[in-house]
Amino acid sequence: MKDETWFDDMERRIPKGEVRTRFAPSPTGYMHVGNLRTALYTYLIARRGGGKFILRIEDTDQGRYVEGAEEAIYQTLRQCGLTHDEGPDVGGPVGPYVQTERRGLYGEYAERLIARGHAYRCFCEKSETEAEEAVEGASIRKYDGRCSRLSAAEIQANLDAGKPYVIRQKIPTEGKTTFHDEIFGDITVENDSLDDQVLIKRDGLPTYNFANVVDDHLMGITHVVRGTEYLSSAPKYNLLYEGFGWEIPKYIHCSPVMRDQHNKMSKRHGDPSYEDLIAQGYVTEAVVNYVALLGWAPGGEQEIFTLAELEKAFDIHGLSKSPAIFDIAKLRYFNSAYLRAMEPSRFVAIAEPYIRQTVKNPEIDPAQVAALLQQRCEVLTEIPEKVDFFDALPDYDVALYTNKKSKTDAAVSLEMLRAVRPLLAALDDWTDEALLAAMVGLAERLAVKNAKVMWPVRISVAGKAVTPGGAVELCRILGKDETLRRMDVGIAMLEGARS
RNA sequence: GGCCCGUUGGUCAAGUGGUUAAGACACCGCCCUUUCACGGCGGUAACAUGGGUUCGAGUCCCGUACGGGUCACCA
Repeated sequence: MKDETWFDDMERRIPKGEVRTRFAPSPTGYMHVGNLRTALYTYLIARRGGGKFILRIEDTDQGRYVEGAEEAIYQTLRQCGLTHDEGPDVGGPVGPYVQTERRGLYGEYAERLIARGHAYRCFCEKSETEAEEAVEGASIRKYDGRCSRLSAAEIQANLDAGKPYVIRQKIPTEGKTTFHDEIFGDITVENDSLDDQVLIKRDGLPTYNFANVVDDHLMGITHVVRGTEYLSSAPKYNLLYEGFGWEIPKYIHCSPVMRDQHNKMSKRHGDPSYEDLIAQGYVTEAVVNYVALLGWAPGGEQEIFTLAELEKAFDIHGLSKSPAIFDIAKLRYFNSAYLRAMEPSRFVAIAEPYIRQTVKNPEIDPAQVAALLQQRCEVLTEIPEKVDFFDALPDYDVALYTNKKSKTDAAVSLEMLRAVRPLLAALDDWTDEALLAAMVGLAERLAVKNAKVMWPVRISVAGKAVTPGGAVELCRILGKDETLRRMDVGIAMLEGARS
């Protein structure tokens, strides 16, 4: 039988005992955060076990195929560092890795199941299959299994008449089925509650339920990782494995990522995909790190993990049974932590485009601005408005010169600016050290707190209360001419305010 | 509605019969500081609920409530 050769062949190609996991998305849209997390966990289980991570494209629903979705999957996986060992693009010993390219296979396996008495042809029209029954507003449908009782002669007659059919799984009408999940433990259901699900559709393509089982087996998958939406189908998969006489893999059903208490993250609600998050100024490492912790708890207190560290630390026992709500505030925290810890040169490289969005002046060195920003930036997209004043002094209110903490007001500010301006004008050396010495020296001579001179200087050169650096750094970056010019503007403003 | 699963602070969560019920984010306060931030210190805040079992229950059992999933020729 074809199966034996396939299986023997596969066994020869796959090392005994190798951990093999698969991420099996359908190309129906973008990669949402829940998908990414499933891919991550699947990848980590493979790496942790020293095994193989496989990518399989499940495109048996021709109607839902979305152009470009496949490319988005590759790109997201690549950017996140979740490199697959086998897949449509890299090949492997048990390909092809796209289900529509395997279409010839499924029919044969379905036939085999029929021969073993675990499936049957169903010639019913779509509409007849739904024995609808209203139960207090809700409807329950279950196929009545009438075609499973067809005689051989009736089946042959239908076949001869060229009647189209689907192939259904034959579920025992009595007894119970128990399956084991690594997170949820043993779950038992009455077989009677299970529907004779369709295995092969009228178009000849397999349903997810069937293709999944066949492919997982043929590809030697040892750990099946998927969302809890498949938990209630798991008994049917078990029956399928048993029908074939195949070994049942380990099941790991992951709870969903929620947008709030009641809803899963979804494109419909405008929840961000991986790409959206990147566009919103988050860095990949932070997203991956945060997502890993959404529904999984590492043993110790450590929270910041690189992918390589996750590969060592990941353990399915830390996976949570209940849904986790996506918290953008915590992602922000991770992002700021990653930005701060980043190699300065890399930060400059990724921050520069954002700086240049508002700072067009070629005199301003983006590297110097970035150096200031690195320790006080949560997401990259907040950079443009933080640094816009470097380009042009904004209109600002004289009230900014008033600061209760350093007991500075407009009058004090005017006095300080008038005193400090000539000192700065006399500087040959426009460095932090020289600038600081000039300002602190003045404060000392006047016997006032440093803040009394720093505050007005900073306000006058920036024109805003919150700036990414102190007076010294801002003056340095702006350059001598521009600094003095801005101080003059400030002095004029303060003089005007007094009269 | 049936079936399955879940429920520790606002959020992520540790906890596997005996703990003052961790930690992180967020929030608040103080310190540091030329602003903001960073950093440091401190604080508010939780075992859904009712019954059992037990010397003892967040941990085990049952009910209730609430929430999620599923009930497609979608995946």
